[in-house]
Amino acid sequence: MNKTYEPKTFEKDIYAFWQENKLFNAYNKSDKPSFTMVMPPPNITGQLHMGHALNNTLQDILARYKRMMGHETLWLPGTDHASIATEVKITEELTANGIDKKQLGREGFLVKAFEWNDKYGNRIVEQLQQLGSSCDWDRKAFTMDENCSKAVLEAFEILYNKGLIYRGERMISWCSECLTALSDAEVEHQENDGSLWYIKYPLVEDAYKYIMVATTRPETILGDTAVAVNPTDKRYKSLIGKMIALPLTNRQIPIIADDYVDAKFGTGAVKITPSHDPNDFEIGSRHSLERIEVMDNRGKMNEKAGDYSGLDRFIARKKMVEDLNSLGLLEKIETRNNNVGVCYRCKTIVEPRVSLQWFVKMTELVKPATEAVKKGDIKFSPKRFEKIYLHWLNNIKDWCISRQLWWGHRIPAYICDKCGFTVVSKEQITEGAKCIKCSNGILIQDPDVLDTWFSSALWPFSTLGWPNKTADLAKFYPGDVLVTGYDIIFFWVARMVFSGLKFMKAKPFSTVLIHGLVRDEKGQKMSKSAGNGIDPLEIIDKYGADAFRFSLTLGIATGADQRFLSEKIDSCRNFMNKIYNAGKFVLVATESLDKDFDFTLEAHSKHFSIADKWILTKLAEVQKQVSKALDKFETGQVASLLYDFTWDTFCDWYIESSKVTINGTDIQKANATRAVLAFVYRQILTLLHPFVPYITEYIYQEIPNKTTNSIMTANYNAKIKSYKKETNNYEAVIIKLVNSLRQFRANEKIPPNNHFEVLFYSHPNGEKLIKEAMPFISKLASVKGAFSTTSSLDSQKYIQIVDVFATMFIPKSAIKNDAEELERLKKEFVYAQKELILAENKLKNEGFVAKAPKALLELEQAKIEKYTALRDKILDAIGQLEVNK
RNA sequence: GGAAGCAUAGCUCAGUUGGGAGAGCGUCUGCCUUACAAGCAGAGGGUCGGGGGUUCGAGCCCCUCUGCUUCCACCA
Repeated sequence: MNKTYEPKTFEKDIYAFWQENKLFNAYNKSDKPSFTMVMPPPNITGQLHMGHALNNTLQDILARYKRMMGHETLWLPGTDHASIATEVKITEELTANGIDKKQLGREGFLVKAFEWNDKYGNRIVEQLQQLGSSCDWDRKAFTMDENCSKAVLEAFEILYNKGLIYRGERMISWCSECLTALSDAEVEHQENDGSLWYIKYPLVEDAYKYIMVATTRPETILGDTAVAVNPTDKRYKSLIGKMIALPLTNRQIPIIADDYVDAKFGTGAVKITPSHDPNDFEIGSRHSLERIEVMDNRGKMNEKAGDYSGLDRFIARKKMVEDLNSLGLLEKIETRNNNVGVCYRCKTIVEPRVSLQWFVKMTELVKPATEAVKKGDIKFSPKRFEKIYLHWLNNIKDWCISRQLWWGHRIPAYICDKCGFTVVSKEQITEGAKCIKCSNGILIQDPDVLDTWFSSALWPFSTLGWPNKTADLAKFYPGDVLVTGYDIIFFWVARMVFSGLKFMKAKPFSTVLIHGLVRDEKGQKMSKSAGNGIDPLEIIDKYGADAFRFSLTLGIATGADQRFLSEKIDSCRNFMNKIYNAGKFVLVATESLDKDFDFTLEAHSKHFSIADKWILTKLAEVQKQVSKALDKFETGQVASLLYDFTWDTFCDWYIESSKVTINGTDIQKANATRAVLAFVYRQILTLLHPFVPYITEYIYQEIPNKTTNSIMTANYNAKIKSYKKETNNYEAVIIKLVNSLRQFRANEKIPPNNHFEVLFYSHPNGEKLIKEAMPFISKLASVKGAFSTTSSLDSQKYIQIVDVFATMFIPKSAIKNDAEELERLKKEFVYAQKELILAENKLKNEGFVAKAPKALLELEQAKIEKYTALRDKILDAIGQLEVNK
């Protein structure tokens, strides 16, 4: 072991040691119960960010815990081809290198894309390894690898044959930057400062008469094919059926009646543009209106836009408003906030557009997916996220799965160029094959690829070999826990659930563990554009992976967002240092022992000290609490529990106590303490290991009582005998009296190197105990303890500290003056008096006495006795002091 | 327009079956006590956002108000 904690010097080696010993691998032939998690696959464009770090730290904690609890644990890692995100990045890179994507062509582009994956796809894997992730890397999957691709084709074919995938012309959201259709989930909504333009639409029969229309999107006027009013609206009843001379065009459009229109909103008259608005599309369908598309796929006005053709949609808007104004048709402009949809990748405002796309029919798939959660087959933690999930599924529309991209799984549909006959086949059909229907045309594969989330939806079983019936599937499916952020419940979780239920006839996992976001110090979301991101790799480099992991979990409530604070990572690094130094102490304390020293507790139990028995009991308690909380996935609570136990209970109390017997003359007692010290420390390392794997393994390799090759296979829940009586005694006598003496010392400003004398007097029954406790009290309070047979010591020479269990006499020579002592006693008196009154009042309360549990009543009764005695003793002491004055 | 979350010490946050509020950091005091100054010991600091209710008893359950945050949503 190094002299100081330097994580950099050992973390890499430790990780290599784990991998060499295949400690992360899962075996499908094992008869141990399985525990399975699939990693949310990071994008191949990705660099490790705080979200990944948190997500994978939580998974690693569970994986290591379950492994140590004897489960055959599979944590299956992988990467996602991230169709749209990657294509955007590669295109950017190409453009930067002066290469035109179109000229490169589809084949050439795909070559570049796979090159990208070779180059960057593993970058994030290495970063996850630095974090300490104990994944089965031999099973690493990639959404575009052979098997996942096979699964995608299989799934597509099955759904198509069941009529659950169809192709049709629908209104979809179009990104004019990425040049592809998007699903509803891929559209984000942003609040924008917008305007509402009031425009006069003149009637054909009388140009001086008009109907007023309000719109947030004037540029779509050119695509209007009607104006709609509510059929019951008296203002407009007589106009229904009449024609309007559509401004800026020479077209005439009808005034129609539709219930959709709210007479109370705006002017009560709505322009209808079926090609550029989802609602208008619906109305248009109902009324068989013509659909005129006035924009191209890049968001520019097209040839149908007359004078405006070629202009960007927002420039056209400005110009058209000007033109309307000069025609006298613009009534007014109101400013108002409106929500616009933007592409989740590039934040470009999406354009609603009618186009021919592939869809997954959702109604049938949604049912079992909602049932599974409602029945409790799948549980969210925290539970409140179930509502979000269910709400989304209840309101879901068909899922647009085709993307006008090249990087991804190409849709396995072949369409005849003459008759449009469509063949869907998971087997590749040679391009140019004759159409079997019309035998005139040839079959051409649909050029589109699938939504990247289509392959992610299959992840829990495609990674295990589906559609083949593999041993992995048999052993590890269904999985157990899925750990993910609340931001991808829709994209991913819901789709995995219905896919699993459809294709595997079984849920993909039984628990969805949701975590929050890691925000910056001010609570802002970290983002590239805001430039407030913190690089996890820099943190690992500076503090080590363990401190970093611990800071991400310590005290964090499940599902809650957290801020990343530098003070916190500091304190976690300090904690690592504490663990490290405690290890050094254990090594020094046990280095003199023979090589064949028996470290089992049984060999030494006869010689355990009161402190030994106390710490063993405390360890047993903590061990129980840890497992209980981890089974409920409460990692934040477990981390703080272990933090407190290690630092406060073990280091500050037990290690200091252990010095008494270890440095004592009784060799059997010393060795008993050494055995307990080594045992408890080893179990602390074991309990901490899932959280801070590196440091615990590193020290485990050094300690004299290790039982396994690696801490990863150490016994997490060792059997420990509890000693209730000694534990109570240690706390009631040693801790209590030491605290009193320390307070006294601090109040009297007596420096620690002044080991003043203290005489302890206890009632006869307590003599034995006080004698046993005295060496510990003396050590912990830095005093010279001695036993007194009498309670009547000269108050001229001694001041007394009274406690229920014992009275402590301190020679006055040790302190400065009586006045301060009097103050101290008076304070104590006030406190005792207060406690007494509280307890008395409680027992006077009839309701309390009648209904409170017995234990509480006894507790209050005991308090009264205790504080009455204490009060009297203090009063006595004060009296004596005042007499002396 | 729906829904959810948060409000607890100067700061950041824990507090899961309702039984006298905790941690870390910061502040103040004293210490280089032979594992650790990235440390040890001690101290100060909170009518748990406001109001009402249920209960013998509420930070925790119910109602209401205020402030902040987030998600969902096709009102021109």
